[in-house]
Amino acid sequence: MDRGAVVRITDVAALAGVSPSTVSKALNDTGSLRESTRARVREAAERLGFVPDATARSLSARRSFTVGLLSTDSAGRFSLPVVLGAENALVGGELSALLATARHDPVREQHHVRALVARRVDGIIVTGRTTEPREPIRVPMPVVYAFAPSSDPDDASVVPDDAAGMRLLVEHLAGLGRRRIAYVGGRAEQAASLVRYETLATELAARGLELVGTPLYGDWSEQWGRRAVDLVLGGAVGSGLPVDGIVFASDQLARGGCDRLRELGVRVPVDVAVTGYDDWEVMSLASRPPLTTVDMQLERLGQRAAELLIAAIEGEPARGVERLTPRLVARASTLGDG
Amino acid sequence: MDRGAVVRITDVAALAGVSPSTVSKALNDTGSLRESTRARVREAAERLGFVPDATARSLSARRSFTVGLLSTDSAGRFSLPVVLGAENALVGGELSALLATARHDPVREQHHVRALVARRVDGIIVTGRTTEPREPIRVPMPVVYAFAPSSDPDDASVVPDDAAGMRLLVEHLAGLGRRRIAYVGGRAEQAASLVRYETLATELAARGLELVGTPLYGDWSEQWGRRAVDLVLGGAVGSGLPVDGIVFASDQLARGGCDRLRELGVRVPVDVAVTGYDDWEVMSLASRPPLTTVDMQLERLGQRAAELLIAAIEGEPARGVERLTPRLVARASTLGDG
DNA sequence: TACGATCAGGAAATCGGATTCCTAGTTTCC
DNA sequence: GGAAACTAGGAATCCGATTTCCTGATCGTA
Repeated sequence: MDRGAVVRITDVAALAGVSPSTVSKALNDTGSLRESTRARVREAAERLGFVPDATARSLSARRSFTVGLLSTDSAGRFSLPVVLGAENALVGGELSALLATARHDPVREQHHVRALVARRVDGIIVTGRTTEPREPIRVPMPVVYAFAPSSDPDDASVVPDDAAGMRLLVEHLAGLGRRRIAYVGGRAEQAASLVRYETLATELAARGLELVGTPLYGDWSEQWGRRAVDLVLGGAVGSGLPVDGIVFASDQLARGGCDRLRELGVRVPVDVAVTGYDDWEVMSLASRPPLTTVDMQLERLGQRAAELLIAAIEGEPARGVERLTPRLVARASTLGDG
Repeated sequence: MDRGAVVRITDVAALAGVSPSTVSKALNDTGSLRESTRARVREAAERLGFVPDATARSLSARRSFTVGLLSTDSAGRFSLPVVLGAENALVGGELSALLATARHDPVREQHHVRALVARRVDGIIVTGRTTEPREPIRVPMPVVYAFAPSSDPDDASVVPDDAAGMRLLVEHLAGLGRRRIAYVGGRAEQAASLVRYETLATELAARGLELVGTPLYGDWSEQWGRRAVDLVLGGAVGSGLPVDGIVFASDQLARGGCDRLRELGVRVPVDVAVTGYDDWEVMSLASRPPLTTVDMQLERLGQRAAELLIAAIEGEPARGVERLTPRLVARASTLGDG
């Protein structure tokens, strides 16, 4: 913290014995200068530890080289990886990330939006906690919505492809010979619960497999996962089990489910195969057995959002919803110890 | 996204029929202007949706009204709440937060530091993944270290007071009549494991309570928590248990411990009371029974770091390590169902 | 040798506000 | 009624880098 040590371009110019404009040209490889001059300027800048003031640069460039990461959420389990992925990708484009978390408060969100506009960010990435579509924000710069898409189809959004994820799971279970599958969702009104169920139903039907019972909805807790297992089995034990597979809408549910199955003496996956969703490792790996699940690749999603935003900033805006194909992660809850 | 709609101060001036300097004075409540003039200007600004360019303002104010949040970590479980708490507190000071995650890569960190310096941030908050002291960064603006303190005692750092947390736990266990306590740590070389153990030993001794066995170290997984329970019990069952309490150094360990105890038919907390650490709710609440644990109040820690940084920016720097007292969260793993 | 073309580098304008300094009017007070 | 003290608001300067002009020097060629 060596205060007062702010070196300006004029300081470099003085040391190198040239004018400030020459320094600028030398360091930015523009204009026409003798190589010896450039070298002299570079050396002077180096020696003084000159770091050009980005504020001034922004002013004349009419670009801030900054993008806003607006998180509706307080950057929770889902939006956090998205934010990190985006931040990571932005670094490559020499862009900085302004973090703005709204915590579900529209007033805070509005305040943040104003602040981002005031800072003349080059663009904004908006993330949410759920995959529910959200109201778009109105700002005079490009915006990309990640995870939670914009309700305006003309906006650019990137979301995980839940249907594709579910298809991967069905394919996997079918390949393992499972034929009677039950579904346990989270909160009934949420897109994640519903889309996953609908895709499951469609895919099972397409393969002539049985969807056992009606979809069960509760919340997203392990506790509900445990209770749901009781509902699925309906008191049956031993060889009279009504299912040979349970698809849970999240790892948390699946982990609870596994715990309950074990308590009941039902072997996973020998008697019943179990799948989760999210690949939240603290759940999926800690589960006994570890869960076969779907990785939505949220970091990649954030990265993709950043790419789209950069393209938009450079004049090539995208529109519509882009669905990112997730990745199946196969573990012991379907494969067994082998 | 209504492009080209960037309103400048001259536009407002023209509409209000005054000079740009008058607009500036009117909107910032400076200078001496007739109230009617101020009102006219305000109205014009309002109508045009004028948002002053923060870049330009920064340039002349020689302040960016921005602080850097430099996370060594990729903003994981510990640094994330700190970052959020800080961001939250900064909003109140009309400061924006630039997010910079280094992901344990010194090169990336250096790059981010340079970018923050280039942007002339007013200050930087540095967070880490562990409570291990870290090398300070060298920049020409105030810095506050949060969670991971600076190794230079002259720097300002804010850390959770682990010793105080442990004291709370011992007090709690002693109050419940527990007398024979075992300790299960995480990774042996980490401060969190060691400090907690040492404090536990000291506090138990001070109260004439027994510390059973040697401290057990492994990793931070649930699996290790389960295995450690076997080591603690050493095959004993029924009324011959060697302990009536186990202090785990994290919720994850404690949760694994509870699972194992239940499998062995040991009742928690009737036979053995269990405590965790961190109050990571997805663990502490999902555990059966829910965990008595210590909340380090990481958000408050981030908030406090922001306060110290703001004070430093305003010319009143702090120095030394400030320890934030954590909060005991008592739940069923020591209290029982009551 | 001379004249146009090319080149190196400097002077000045620019980005968009904030702030300092002035200058007309208007009050105030003796 | 005239000088001193305010007032309201505008003109000019500044923040620090980029960029556009522009000038003097060098080069090439007829």
